[in-house]
Amino acid sequence: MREIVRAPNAARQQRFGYKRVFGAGSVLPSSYIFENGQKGAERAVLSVRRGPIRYRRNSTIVCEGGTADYVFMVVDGVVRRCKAFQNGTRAIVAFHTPGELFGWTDELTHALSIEAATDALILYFKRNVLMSAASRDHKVANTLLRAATSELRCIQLHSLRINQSAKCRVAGFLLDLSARMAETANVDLLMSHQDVADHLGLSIETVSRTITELERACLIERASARTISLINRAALARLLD
Amino acid sequence: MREIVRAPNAARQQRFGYKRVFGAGSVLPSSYIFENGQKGAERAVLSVRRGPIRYRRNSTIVCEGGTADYVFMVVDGVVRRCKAFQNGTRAIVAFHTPGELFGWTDELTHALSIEAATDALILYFKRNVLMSAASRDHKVANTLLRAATSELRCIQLHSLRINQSAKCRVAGFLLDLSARMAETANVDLLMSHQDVADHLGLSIETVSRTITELERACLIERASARTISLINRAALARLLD
DNA sequence: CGGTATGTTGACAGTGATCAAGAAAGGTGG
DNA sequence: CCACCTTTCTTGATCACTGTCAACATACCG
Repeated sequence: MREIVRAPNAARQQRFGYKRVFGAGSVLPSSYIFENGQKGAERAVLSVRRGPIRYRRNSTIVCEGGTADYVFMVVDGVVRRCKAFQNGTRAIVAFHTPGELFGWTDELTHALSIEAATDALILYFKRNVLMSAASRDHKVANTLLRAATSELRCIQLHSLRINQSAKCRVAGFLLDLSARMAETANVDLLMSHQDVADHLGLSIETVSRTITELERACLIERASARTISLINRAALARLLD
Repeated sequence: MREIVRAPNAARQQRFGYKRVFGAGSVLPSSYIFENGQKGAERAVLSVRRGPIRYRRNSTIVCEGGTADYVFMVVDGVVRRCKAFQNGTRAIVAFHTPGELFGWTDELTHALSIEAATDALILYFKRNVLMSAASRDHKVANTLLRAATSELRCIQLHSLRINQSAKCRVAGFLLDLSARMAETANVDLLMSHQDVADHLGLSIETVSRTITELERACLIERASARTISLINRAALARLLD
C-alpha cells in the first residue's frame, strides 16, 4: 500500500498550505484584451466578462466542488486545474496559458480546483450568461465549442503521455511547453518541479533525476533549474511515441 | 528500458492483426434512431447522417491520421479510440457506448484510431456539413458542444484515474462501466481484458490479478471472466480517491 | 475434436516511489 | 550587502508495485 503522508519534511508539508490570498481586483482597460488577439466572434463573449482579477502564486481561484458560476480566461501567468486526494497527493490535469478559455462544464459544480501556478491575471465570464448566449448566438456557441475541443485535444495527448516512461513524459512535456510558449531559444519552466511532477504523475525526485539525465545525454542544457534550453529537439522528439 | 516486443506468445502477437473486415453496410430504418432517445435539437444533426454501418469486433473504423471527414455515433456495441505505439503497445483513450457522439475534432485528421471493441453499429455524420450547420444553427453547435463537454469530463476522470494504484484503477473502471451500462445486478465486461488493460495503462496480467484480488476480498463476484457482479459497491467506491 | 484466442497464476526483475540528507535559490530584515 | 530562513531542487540508498516472461487453464469455433 502507498503511504498516506508522502512528504515528511517540514518544507514539503507546507505544500498544501495554500495561502489563499486573493489578490485585490485590479481592473485593466478593456482594450488590453482586445489587443491581445481577441476579435470578431469573441466580441460577444467578451461583452459578458468581469475582471481581470490578479491572483498570487498558489492561491485558489475555484475549489473543487465549488459552484460553476464562472468560466475563466488566463490573461497573464499560468493556471493549473487539479484535484487533491485524501492521501495528500495531488494530480494536475492541465495547465492553462494566456489566451485560453477554461473551466467550461455543463455541470453545476467544478470537478477540479483551479489555482494560480504563477502570479496570474484572470478574466471571469458568467456561465449562465454564456450558456444562454450560446443557445441564441451561434458565435458564442462556436467559441465555447472551440475552447472545449482544444482542451479535449490537449488532455487526450496528456492521457497518452502518462502511460509512457518517465523520460518520455518529461521530454514530451518540455517539447509541449516550448511549443505553447513559442519561445525560440529556451523553455522557461514557469511552474515548480512539484507542479510538473503532479502533472506527469511522477515524484519530484524522478522529475529532477530525469532532467539531469536528459542534460547528461546532451539533449537539453540548464542555465538554472527552471531555465532549460532544448539543444536537440529532434532527439527529444525521437524519445516520444 | 522497456522491451520492444511485449507479447512473445504466438497468441499475443495476433493482437494487432486486426481483421479489418469492414462489415457490409446494413441500413436500419431511420425510425430506429429517433426511437432511441434522439429528439428535438438533435433532429438537425440527424438530418445529415449516413448509415448505420455494421462493424465486426476489432475492425478499424478510422485509422489514426486518417482524414477527419466524419463524426460518429454508436448505435449499438462498444467502440474504442486508441493509439498504437511503435513498441507494439497500445493505449485506449476512451470507450464509447450507444448514444455517444464521438470523433469530433477541429483538425483535418483524427489523432486516434477508432475501432470496434465489440460488434458495433455506427452512424456517420459528415463533419464539414456539421461544421457549417453549427456556424448557422446554434442547436447543432450546442449538440456538438454537449458532446465535446461530456467527452471532456469523461477523459478528465480517466486521466485522474491512471495515476492511481492498479486496484483503484480497476475498481473505478468497474464502477464507471456499471454506471454507464445502467445494469442493476452485474457488470458485463463487453471488451477483452486486453482492452481494459490498455485503457487503464496496466498489463493484462495485472488486470487479471487485480480482479482476482477484488474477488478474494469479496468486493466482486465472477460468474465468468467477463461477467462480474459488484457485491460491495460502497467498499469499491471507498478504494477510490 | 484440434486449433486459436483469451484468461489465470507464479517467479523474477526493473522502473520509479519513498526516505533521507544536503545544496542551491529566493526573500527578509538587519 | 550580508546573515538568516524558507522554499525548492538535487542526489543517493532502499523498497515495492507492476511489467515481463513462462506455463497452464479455459473458452470459443470451425
